[in-house]
Amino acid sequence: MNLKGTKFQLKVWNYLRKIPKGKVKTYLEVAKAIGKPKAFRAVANAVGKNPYPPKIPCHRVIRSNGSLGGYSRKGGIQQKRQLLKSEKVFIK
DNA sequence: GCCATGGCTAGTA
DNA sequence: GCCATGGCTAGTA
Repeated sequence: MNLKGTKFQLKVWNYLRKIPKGKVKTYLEVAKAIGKPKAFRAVANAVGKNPYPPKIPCHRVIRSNGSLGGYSRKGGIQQKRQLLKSEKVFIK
């Protein structure tokens, strides 16, 4: 798989690949995990540019308050919900 | 370089 | 308010 992007984006996407099926992380958790705890906003941007969804599971990132957050890929938010549902994750 | 733009967050009101 | 991007303007050379 040939990922192309900035250093930052690659860090984010690589981290996404480590989130196992059936689990979710928040944008803030991802930010912390890549060593940039205050870059949660930028993380959201990078996640949104995921080139290979759902192979790279950007759908497993949700908001800190437990709500879904967004999904700018094909199918939109419904698709995100559906993907999570198929992994037995239920979001409010 | 500057500025707007986001799949957001924590903390106030 | 946080912060990485991308587009676009000045303004220099």
